[in-house]
Parts: sequence; structure tokens; C-alpha cells
Amino acid sequence: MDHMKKVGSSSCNDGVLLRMGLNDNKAGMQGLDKEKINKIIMEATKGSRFYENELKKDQQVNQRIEKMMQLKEKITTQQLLKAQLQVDKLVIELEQSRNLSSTIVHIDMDAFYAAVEMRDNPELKEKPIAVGSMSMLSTSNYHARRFGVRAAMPGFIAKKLCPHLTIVPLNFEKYGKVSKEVREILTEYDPNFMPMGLDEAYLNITEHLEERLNWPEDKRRFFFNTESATEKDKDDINMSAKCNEGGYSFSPVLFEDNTPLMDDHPEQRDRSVENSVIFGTSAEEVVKEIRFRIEQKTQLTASAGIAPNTMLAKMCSDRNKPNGQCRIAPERQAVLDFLKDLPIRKVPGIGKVTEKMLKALGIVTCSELYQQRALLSLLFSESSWRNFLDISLGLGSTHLEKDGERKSMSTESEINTAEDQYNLCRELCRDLAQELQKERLK
DNA sequence: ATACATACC
DNA sequence: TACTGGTATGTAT
Repeated sequence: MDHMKKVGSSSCNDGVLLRMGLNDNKAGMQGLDKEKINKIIMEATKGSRFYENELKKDQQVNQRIEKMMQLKEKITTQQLLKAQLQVDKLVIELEQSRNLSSTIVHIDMDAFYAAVEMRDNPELKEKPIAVGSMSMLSTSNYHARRFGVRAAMPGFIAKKLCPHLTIVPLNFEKYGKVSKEVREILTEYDPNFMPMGLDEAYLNITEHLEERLNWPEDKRRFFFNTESATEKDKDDINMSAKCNEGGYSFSPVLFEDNTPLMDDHPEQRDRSVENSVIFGTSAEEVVKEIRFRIEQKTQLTASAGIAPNTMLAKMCSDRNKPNGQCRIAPERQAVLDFLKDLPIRKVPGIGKVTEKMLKALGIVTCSELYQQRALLSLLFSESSWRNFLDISLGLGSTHLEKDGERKSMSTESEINTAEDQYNLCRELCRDLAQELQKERLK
């Protein structure tokens, strides 16, 4: 009868918009005229190969949803009750093993590439800019986000949304350099910190916090950067000092409750006490210190999240962006409060597709995810529903994986056997075939 | 076992 | 004109 037509057409517009329309999930994109923006995006994209392909993918997702809904219909009250008991048994176990003893920090540079480009070219400040090309943007500054311009959007569409947009080409070498500067700071707080790309990192500062308790104030004192360069990085600082003369000011946000802010004496260049600030021993203070040092060293701001595990820390760092920080206290209730009305889409690992599938089940927030735990255990694979359960309980990794022990590299004797050469050749042919197929699609 | 899909930066 | 490319992990066949 009307088998997949219903899902196909009724949620088609909705689905395609979800897939191709504006994703206002990112910081700085609240309260935009989404209707208008989506109209422009759709007009620019309609009829393209890309659009057709996305349509097809969306249909596939719809079919997956249809399958899931059929499965759901067949579930009896009995089965659901049984599932509820089993899942709740697991919930008790998980609760018992809940670990709130680690302090994990997620550091996220604000609009990183765009911020670097603005720092190095003051002309760009005050203007909406994006970094990338007409084909693809890597990031945009907050000004551009007001127009709906965001990362992963092609530049030519962004130009339609914001005709005055300046697109700066990528300069990875530069971003890598800045990233290295930031990492030099981070490693002091956790030598095993885990970088995620150039602009993000996780730190486990549990040990640092313990040691820090016994530190004298002098070890927690940091100086405002002045025109004179520090021993290292002379070149970089000289270059940026030029940009500063006009009136670069240090973020006031950091010092709401820290008094010694002295913007009246820019001529003071020595490392005098008035030119310094002392940070406390709490996790918040540590993170303020990290952010202060990053800003002093690079003139760029970062946002941060502090929480008992990586998942929560990441979501936390998003909360007060840009140039802010947020902490979830290491208490079960604080974790649950944070999750209560949080849309599942905010959770790392939950993207458009999973969002849509769960929405079909009436699940939008993390609390709803928890309420439906029994049903989910019957509809999804074990790894999926257990992941959903972890999310809804606010559980995540409390330590940072060392990727030290990768799968051992093949030794030279293993590489050059005839068999391996044959396999390599086969793989290359397969890849080539794949490429060709992709091309045909275009 | 392999291809295909989802998600992240 | 033009919708990334690399990596990790999960799903489907």
C-alpha cells in the first residue's frame, strides 16, 4: 500500500532540512531567522548532484526508521516489562560503578582558524569572515555566524547568506604553530593530555590539583603580557604586539572575581607584582589560569569545560562559549541536572541521523532518552543502547586513553611478501573503482 | 569479511 | 564553477 511513501514524503521536507538546512547547534547561532536562511541554502543547493545524493541518503534513513517502527509495533507489553527489569539491573550496576573522582577538562579554542586570521590581520576584525574556500569553509567568526555562515558550509552558499563575507584561505602551517604554543601550556597541567585536532584537547588534571594544593602563591602567579617579548617566541610576539597597539584588551570575563585588572597602565612592562595575577587552587581557578596563559601567549581565547568525565567536559565547554568556562560538580545530582533538558544532539557521537531516529520515538532530551531505556534496548544493537544508557546517566571515560599501543606495525620482512603485494594491488584497484563510481555520480 | 554509514574536527 | 579529507567506530550484508 502506502508503505514507504508515508515516511518518505511526510518527513521528507523535514528530513532534508535536517540534513541540508542550517545546523544552529553551534555556539553563536541562536535566534537566527532559520526560515530565511534555509530558503537561501535550499535554493542554492537544489538540483545539484550533492542535493540528489543527500535526498537518496535521507530516504535510506527514512527506511531505517520505518523498519525500526515496524519492530516497535511488534513489541509486547511482556517483552517491554522484561526488558525494563534487565536494563534497570544494569542501571544499578552502572550507578554503583559511577566514578566522580577524576577532574577532566576540555579545552576548545574559540573559532580557532578565524581567530588566528583576525589576530594577524586587524583589517578582518569587525568583519564577517570565514576560513576556507568557495567550495568549503572550515570555520567562521561569530560575526559571520549571525548570517548563518558556519563550518562545513560551502563558501559559495555562505556568500549568498552574507554577501560581504571575507573568505580567507587556509594556512595550516600557521594554525599548527599556534596549536603547538597552546599545547606547551597544556602539557604542564597534564603531560598525557589528549589533543583532538588542532583546536581542542582533553586534560586529566586530577593529579595536578592534588599537587597544587601545596603550592606557594608564587607558583600560581602569572604576568600580563606586555610589549617586551619573553625569552622564547620573540618573533611571534613582536608581530602580534604590532596589532595590539591599537588597543587589544584582555578578556574581562576571566577576572570577574579576580581584582588585579590594570588596563590603565599599558606602559608598565616589568614583571612587577601589580602586573600579575594569582590563581587559586580549585579546578575552576586552574582552568582560568590555563585560559589566561593561552590568551597571554597567543592573543586567542579558549573555552573550557570541567567535569568528572570526557563526555560531560566536552558538553560543558560548549555551554559558555566563546571565552567562557563551565563546571559540572562531581556529584551525581549535578550531572543529572545538567542532562535534564539537554537535547541529545548536543551529545558527542549523536549526529543528524541518530537524532532523527530517536526523534521518531519521541526522544529529544537526555531525560527522555533515559525514560525510554527499555524500549531502546529492544530496538537497537547492544553497543548502541548501552551507549544511550551511558549518555542518559552521564557516564563517560574518566581517564584519557593513551594511544601508545597501536596495532604493531608490520616489520619489513612482512611488508614485501608476494602475497602482501598482491593484496596491496587489490586494495588499490578497489579504491580506484570506488573513486570512479563516485565520479560517475557527479 | 567486507562494504557502507555515521560522526567528529 | 563550486558541498573537504582523514580517522574511528558502528551497521548491514
